Amino acid sequence: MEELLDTTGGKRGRITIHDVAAAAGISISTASKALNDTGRMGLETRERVKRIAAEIGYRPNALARGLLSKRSFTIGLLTNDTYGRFTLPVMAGISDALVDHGVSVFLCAIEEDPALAQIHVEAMLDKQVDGIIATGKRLDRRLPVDLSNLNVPVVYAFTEGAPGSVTFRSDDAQGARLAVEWLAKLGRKRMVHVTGPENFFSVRERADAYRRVAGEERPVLFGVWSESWGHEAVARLWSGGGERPNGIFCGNDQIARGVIDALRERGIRVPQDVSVVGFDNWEIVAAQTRPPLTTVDMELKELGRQAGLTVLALAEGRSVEPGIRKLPCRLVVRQSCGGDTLGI
Amino acid sequence: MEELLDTTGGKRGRITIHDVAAAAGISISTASKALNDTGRMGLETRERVKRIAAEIGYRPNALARGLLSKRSFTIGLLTNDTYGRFTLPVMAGISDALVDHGVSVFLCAIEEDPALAQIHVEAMLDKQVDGIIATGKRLDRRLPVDLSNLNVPVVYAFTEGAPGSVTFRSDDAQGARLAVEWLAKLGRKRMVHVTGPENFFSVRERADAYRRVAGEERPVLFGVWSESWGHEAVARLWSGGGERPNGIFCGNDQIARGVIDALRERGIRVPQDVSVVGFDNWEIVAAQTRPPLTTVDMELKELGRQAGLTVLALAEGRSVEPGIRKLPCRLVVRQSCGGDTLGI
DNA sequence: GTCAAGTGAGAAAAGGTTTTCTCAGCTATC
DNA sequence: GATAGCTGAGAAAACCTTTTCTCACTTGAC
Repeated sequence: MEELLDTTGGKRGRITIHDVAAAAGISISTASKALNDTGRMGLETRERVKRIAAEIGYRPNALARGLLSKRSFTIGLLTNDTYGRFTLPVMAGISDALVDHGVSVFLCAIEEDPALAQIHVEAMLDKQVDGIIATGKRLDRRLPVDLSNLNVPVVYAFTEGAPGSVTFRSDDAQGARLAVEWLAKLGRKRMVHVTGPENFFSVRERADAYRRVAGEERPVLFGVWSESWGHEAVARLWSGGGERPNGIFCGNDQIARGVIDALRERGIRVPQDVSVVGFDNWEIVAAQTRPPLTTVDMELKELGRQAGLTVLALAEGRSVEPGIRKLPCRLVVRQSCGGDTLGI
Repeated sequence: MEELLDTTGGKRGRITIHDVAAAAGISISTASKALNDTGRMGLETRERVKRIAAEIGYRPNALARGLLSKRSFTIGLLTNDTYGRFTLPVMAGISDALVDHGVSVFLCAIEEDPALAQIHVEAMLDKQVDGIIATGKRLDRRLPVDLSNLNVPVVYAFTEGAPGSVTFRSDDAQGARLAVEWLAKLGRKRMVHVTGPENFFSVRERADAYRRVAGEERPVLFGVWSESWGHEAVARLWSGGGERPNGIFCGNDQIARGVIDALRERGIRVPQDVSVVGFDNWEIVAAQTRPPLTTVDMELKELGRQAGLTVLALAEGRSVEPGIRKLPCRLVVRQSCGGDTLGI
């Protein structure tokens, strides 16, 4: 009790429970039980052991603990989203949800390389991860690796899951409805939808929802995910002799940015003449657009949080209903539609 | 040898070295030595054990191995770069360098929260990481946590390190020289530098290098890291009665984007009338700018790779010279300066 | 035929922790 | 005063590997 404290952490290696036991003059079994609030023991002993452990800076070795408990308090996050545009919010949500439970996250970026993916999966399994979350950049694409027969739980987030698995995704239809209803509420009835390639599942889903709310006859322009397509779409809409829209719902923020820039170049005012709404709420694009973009946020952080909690539940043996869970999107009102002073 | 293979991985838990030994009719010691190419043993036995291990799908438990060897083949990456703009390339480089060595990476995003940082650091230490890499978004700011007295090696990458540590950073002065020399080579002698806040170390370093090459009298406009500052800077330059520049070196790609947009709005052609060069090579901005941006790449992936190899070396007990290592930047030529058809 | 050297393989310990089992001593009950 | 039940605490096993030590056996040399 009056020993010199070795603040360097001991000459060799870390402080173990043996050191705690020795310092308290008890056995390691008793020390363990005291620290974990298990077993039978005098309250006074328990407190004393805890105090001594804290004093000498004891921290249990997670490897040893994991070896016995078969829980490593570690999960793996597998992603093929190199840019991290979708992965980072998901990661943030997972981490946020799990840090309280002492769980750390291995991040593995696998590009589209099946061999690399396999290596990472094996490394994670060797390290006894409690579970794996697979995430990506497209709802309708699989990661280039088969995770269906692993003996750890797998949860899919923002990527296509295996049959019978748990999958979290954004509710793109609902997100599109939010956008369209907002435009309608602002009186923008002459709507058009400028979006990405039709072979994307989420593009079709958003377009369908848009047509259901705005009217089946309202036009949809499919293209690519770039600013320049936004420019081109505006050129097409304004050069033809057809109806000029006063509300443009874009498939992502980059297209919206292109659309707004193109409108400005034509002297068309946003939002006075035309309202524009984007999709993704990619801060760096949405906030820098002039005017700042009203856009749909997929709440990817919340999606990550739920995926994290779910994989944890599975790891703890709790059972989880399989299936696809659609999480609601949220409309972020900035200035590209007007109405931003209304409150929502 | 003719046993039924249990492809499910056994009814309970994973396949261990005991299973290999049993299947081969030998002891676990012999199995271990066979698989690790250690000890003395008949070649035939060794091969047979390896074959059987592969057949039944044995993979060693990294936890058990780590407990003994005191190496977890795991490192931690600590970052306060929420957007991940700088962290992701660094992470990719680290992962790329270490995956061959069987090392996995814990990613911990700590924002600016010292308590959160502390929790993550302790979780990593509990999990016996072999080392920690600290990274951030500013060269002249510390992470909100003290890593200097840990008993694992720490390497700093793109953030300010503790005294006596190993730190990797980009050579911003050299990067600025690349940009300025390129403008000069294209005959753009009337240069101006539009950059971020002067209290950033890298801003000062780039500005100093710019002045040394372009001439001490050449103007520098300090501002903020946004597109709108680019617009404002152009307005300032073209509204006054002063000299009109024909080469603009911007402190980052967002400012460059704003500058180019502002120039176009004034009917000034890029690159015919004015050449613009950015900094960061942030694909999403640089490639979508019209025309696409010639810019300086800080080679963060390479920086990550070297940081990874260094922390690994330290973990293996090899000694590494402390100090700051500046890694060269690279000029990425697109079309915003002209000269892109020259070759470089 | 004896001895030394070499070969193949197993037993056991170690790594740090948790958990189950056992045991000695005490209190309460009749 | 004996016995049942309780209390506090320790011994030992278990988790999965690796490594060191030991041992039995073979071979070659004298």
